[in-house]
Amino acid sequence: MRRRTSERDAILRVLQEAERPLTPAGVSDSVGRTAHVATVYRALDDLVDTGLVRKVALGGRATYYELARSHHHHIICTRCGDIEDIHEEPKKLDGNALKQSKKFSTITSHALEFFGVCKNCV
Amino acid sequence: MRRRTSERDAILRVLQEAERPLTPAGVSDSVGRTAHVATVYRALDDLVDTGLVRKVALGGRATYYELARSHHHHIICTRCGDIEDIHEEPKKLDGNALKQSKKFSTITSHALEFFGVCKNCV
DNA sequence: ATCTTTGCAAAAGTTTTGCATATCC
DNA sequence: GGATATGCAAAACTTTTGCAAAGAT
Repeated sequence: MRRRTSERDAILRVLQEAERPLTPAGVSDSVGRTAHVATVYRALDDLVDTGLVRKVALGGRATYYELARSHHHHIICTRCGDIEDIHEEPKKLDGNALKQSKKFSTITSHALEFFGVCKNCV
Repeated sequence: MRRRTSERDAILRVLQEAERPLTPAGVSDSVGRTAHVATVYRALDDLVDTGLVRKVALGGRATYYELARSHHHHIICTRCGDIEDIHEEPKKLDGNALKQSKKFSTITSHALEFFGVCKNCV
C-alpha cells in the first residue's frame, strides 16, 4: 500500500501552485527543508505511477514534472523559456500514428512539445 | 568558421549508420578512441546548430541525437525500448498549435513522441 | 507490530569547462 | 599565423541507492 505523508502533500501542493512544469530541483527549492531532494525524486516517481503527476520531456538537461490535469502540451520559448499550454485532440494524433505503425498495436501515451520564440522575445 | 575534422566525420558516420537515436555516450562508444566524450558533446552541439543533427527528448535521463533526415517522430516501446519512425505533417500540427497560442507568433520546431507496447512485447 | 517512507551520505551517471596542445584553413 | 577543435582532468549537475531512524496504518 501507498502511504500519505506530509512530504508528499507538500510536493503535490507545490505542483498545484506552479503554472509550469517543474524539475525535481525546482520542487525541492519550493518545499524547502520540508522534504529532502531524494524524497522528492522518490515521491515524484510514485506520483507518476499513481497517475497524479506526468513526466514531461522538454529537452533540457533535467526532467520536468507537472500535475496530470487535462491532456495538453506546451510551447516553449527558446530564448526566455516561457511556457504556454496547448490543447490537442490526443485520439486523432494517436490514431494517425497507429495507422502508420507496423510494430505497434497500442499507444499508451504521447508527448508533443512545440518550440518557438514568444512575442516578448521577438 | 566551422571546421571539418576527422572526429566530426566519425561522429556523423556513426549517426548515419545508427537506425535509432543515440546518446552522447552511445556515440562515444561507437567512435571508440577516435574522439573523446567531451569532443562528442561539443561536436553534437555544433551539429545541432548547423542543422545536420536533431536533439530528441525521449524522456530517459540522457539526451538523444539523430541525423536530421526527413521530418519524423518516434514510437518507443515502454518495455523493450524498441523505436519505430512515424511520419507526420508538421505544418498541420504547428498550424493548429499556433491558432491556439496567445503568446507565440512563430513555431520553429516541435517534438512528438509516442509511447506504447510493441507487438513483440505484448 | 509491521511495512513504508524519510534523511543522510555516498555513489553513479551526465554534461560542462579551463587550459595547453594539436589541427585546420 | 591565426583561429578553431581536441584531449584531459576536474568540476558541476542530475539521479539513484543502502541503511538506520522515523512515521503511517
